[in-house]
Amino acid sequence: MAMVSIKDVAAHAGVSPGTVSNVLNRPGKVAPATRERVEAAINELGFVRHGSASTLRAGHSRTIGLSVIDIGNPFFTEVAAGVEDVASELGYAVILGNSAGSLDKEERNLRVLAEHRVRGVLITPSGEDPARLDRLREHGISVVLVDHPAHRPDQCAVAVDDVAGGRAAVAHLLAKGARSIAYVTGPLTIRQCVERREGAKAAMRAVGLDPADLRVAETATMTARAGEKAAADLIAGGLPEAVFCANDLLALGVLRALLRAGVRVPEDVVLMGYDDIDFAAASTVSLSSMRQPTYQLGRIATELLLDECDNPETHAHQHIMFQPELVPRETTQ
Amino acid sequence: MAMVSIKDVAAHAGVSPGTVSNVLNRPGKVAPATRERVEAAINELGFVRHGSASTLRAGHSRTIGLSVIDIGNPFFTEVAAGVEDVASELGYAVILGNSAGSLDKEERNLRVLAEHRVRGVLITPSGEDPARLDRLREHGISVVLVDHPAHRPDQCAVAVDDVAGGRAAVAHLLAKGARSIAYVTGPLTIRQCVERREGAKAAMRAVGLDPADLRVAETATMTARAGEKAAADLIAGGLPEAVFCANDLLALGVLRALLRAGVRVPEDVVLMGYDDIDFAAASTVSLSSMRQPTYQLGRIATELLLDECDNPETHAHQHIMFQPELVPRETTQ
DNA sequence: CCCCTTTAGTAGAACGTTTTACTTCCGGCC
DNA sequence: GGCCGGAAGTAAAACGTTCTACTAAAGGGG
Repeated sequence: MAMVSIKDVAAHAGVSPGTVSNVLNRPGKVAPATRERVEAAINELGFVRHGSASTLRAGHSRTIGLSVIDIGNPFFTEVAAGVEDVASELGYAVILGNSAGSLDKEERNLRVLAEHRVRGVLITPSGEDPARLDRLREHGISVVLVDHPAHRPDQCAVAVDDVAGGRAAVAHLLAKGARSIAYVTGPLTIRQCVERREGAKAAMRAVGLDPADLRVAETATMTARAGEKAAADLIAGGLPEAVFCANDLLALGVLRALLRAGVRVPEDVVLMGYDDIDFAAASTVSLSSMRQPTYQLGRIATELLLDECDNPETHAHQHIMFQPELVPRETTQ
Repeated sequence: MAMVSIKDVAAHAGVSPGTVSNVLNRPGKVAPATRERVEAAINELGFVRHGSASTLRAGHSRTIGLSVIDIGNPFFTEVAAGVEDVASELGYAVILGNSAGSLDKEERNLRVLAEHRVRGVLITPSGEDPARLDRLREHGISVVLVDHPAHRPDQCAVAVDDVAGGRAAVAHLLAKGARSIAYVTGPLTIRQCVERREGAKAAMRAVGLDPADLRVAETATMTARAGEKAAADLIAGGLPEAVFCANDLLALGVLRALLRAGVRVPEDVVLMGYDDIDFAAASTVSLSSMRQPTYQLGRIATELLLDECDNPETHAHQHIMFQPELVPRETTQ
C-alpha cells in the first residue's frame, strides 16, 4: 500500500516533480546525469505511474476498447489476437468487451469504455444503430468498424464481403447438384447473417431457382449447441439436400447432429460453414468453409485506429473490403 | 468534443457538484425532486462520468485485470467468459492481457494493469515467479490465481488437480493396453505441463513401468500446428502405442498429422488430450480428454477476487482445488 | 419555546499527474 | 562587457471527481 507518487520520487532524487514527469515522458529534455538520478529513484522506490491521474490531466489515455459479439467464437479470438499484437507494439492497452449478441450488454460495455476515456474503439456492432457510435465520436473517441462496412464516410472500416461470401458458398453447394437448400443462421439482427443470406439467394437466382425457397432456420446464438438444435429441426421437417451455415460453430453443431442421426455427409446432405476456423479442418468429416483474413482484420483495424488517434491531421479514413475465399473440404465432396 | 463535466450538470440543475456526485454514487442521500432534476440534466447534456478523475480521487477503480497464457485457446476463452459474466454483473470492467506464454509480455501487461490501478488481478501465471505478483500486492492490488495453486496462504487460488489429471489420463491409456507412451507438451516452464507429466509418470510407476521411458516431446506453443509438427517427429522417431497431449489443441494437431500419415487411431495409436474443449467431441475421430470446470473456474475466481476487493474485512482467503474428469471417446476405444 | 437530531445540501480541499510560464545559468558573439 | 539565446530545471495551476466538514432548515420532545 506504499503508493509512492511522483513527488516522492522527486524528493528522493532532489528534483522537482516536473522534472520527473519529463524523465517519464520526454527523456531527451533532461540532462543525462539528472535523468539517471531520477531513474535510480524510480527503481529504488518502486514507483508506478498513476495512469488515471495522467489520463485526467492529459485528457486522453493510451487505451483502446474492443467490442466483439462473441469472444467464444474463434473468429473473434483471432481478430482479438491481431488487435492485441498491434496495440501492445504501440504501447496501448486493450479493454475487451463481449456483447454476447445483446444490444444491452454492448451498450453497457460502450459506456464503460466512454467512462474510461479510451482513445478509440474497435467494434463489430451487434445491431444496426449508428447513433450509439456517433455518440462516442461526439465524446472525442474514434471508432473503427471491424467486420462491418462503414456507416459514414468520415470513419474507418474493415470488412469482408459477406454477400459475395454467401453467394460463393451456395454456388458451390449448387454446383454439387443440390437443389433444396437450408440456411442455418444466427439472429437476423446481425448484419453478417443477413448479407450471407442475400448472397445465398443471389446464387439461387443465378441458376434459376426461386430465392423464396431458401429454408431459413434462425437460432438465438451462433454456437455449436444451437447448430445441433437447428439440425434436429431440419431432420424433423424433412432434410434438404444442402445446408449452409452462417458460421463454422453452427456448422460443426449441425454436422455432429446429422451424423448422430445417421445422415451421411456429404452423400445425403452437403454442408458448408463460414469463417474457416482452425477446427473446421479437423472435424469428423472435414468442413468446407469460407475463409476470411481474420487476424489481418484485427491488425489493420487497429493500425487504422491508432493512426487516427496519433496522427489526426494526416490521417485518411479508409474503407477496406476483403474478399472471402472458398475452402472446399469433405463435407462438399 | 463537448466534454461536459459534473460542474456543467450542477449548473444546469441548479445544485452543487457535490450533489451531482451524490446522485451518481448514493442516490438515496438525495431528495427525490432534486435527484430527478439532476438526472434530467445528465441526460440532456449527455454527461458521461470521467472514470479517471473518479479513480484518482477515490483511490481505486471498478476495473479488474485478467491475464491469461493464450486467449486463442478455448480453455481460456471459457474461463474469460466466466470472468466477464461475474464482473459485469457486479459492475466491473475487465482489462484483458494475453501473455502468449512470454514472461516479458506478461510483465508488460501487469505493468499496464498496475498503472491503471485496477482493483485486482486474475492471473494464470506463465512462469513460477511469485515475486512479481507480490509486487502487485504491495501496490494494494489483490491477486487471485486461476488454474494455479496458491503461492502463499494469504491469497485466493482456484485450480484443478493436474497431477491427478495426468495420472488418470495415462492410466486410461495403459488400461487400453498401451505400454510405450509419448507425452506431447508445451513449454516445461508452464506448471500445468510439468504436473501433468508427473501424473503421467506416476501412472506408469503404478503399473510397474519405468517413468524414465516416458517419451517427452516439448513444443514452443500449445497449438494445433505445434501438435502436427510434434506428430511428424514422433512418426520419424518410431511410433509409440499411445500419445498423451498436454492439451486438446496439441492433440487435435497430432490427430490430424497421424491420420494424414495413414496411422490409424485408435487401432495403431491411442490418443488423449486435455481440457475437453468443445471441438474435442467434433473431431475426425472424437478425442478422449480430461474435462475441467472451465467456466466455473473463471466465475469462482472472479467472485473470490471481488469479495476480497469489496469486503476486505470479512473476506476469507480460499484455496479451491477441483478434480478433472475423464471423458473417453473414440481415440481410446 | 428551546434544544437536539435528522435531512438536504454546499464549499472547498484533495487525489497525482502534466503543462505553461517563468527563472537561472552559461557560453558565445559583436 | 553587455546582450542574446538556449539548456535545464522549477513553481504552480489545472484536469474532474469525491469526500469531509460544515451550514441551514425542518421536525420532535420535553
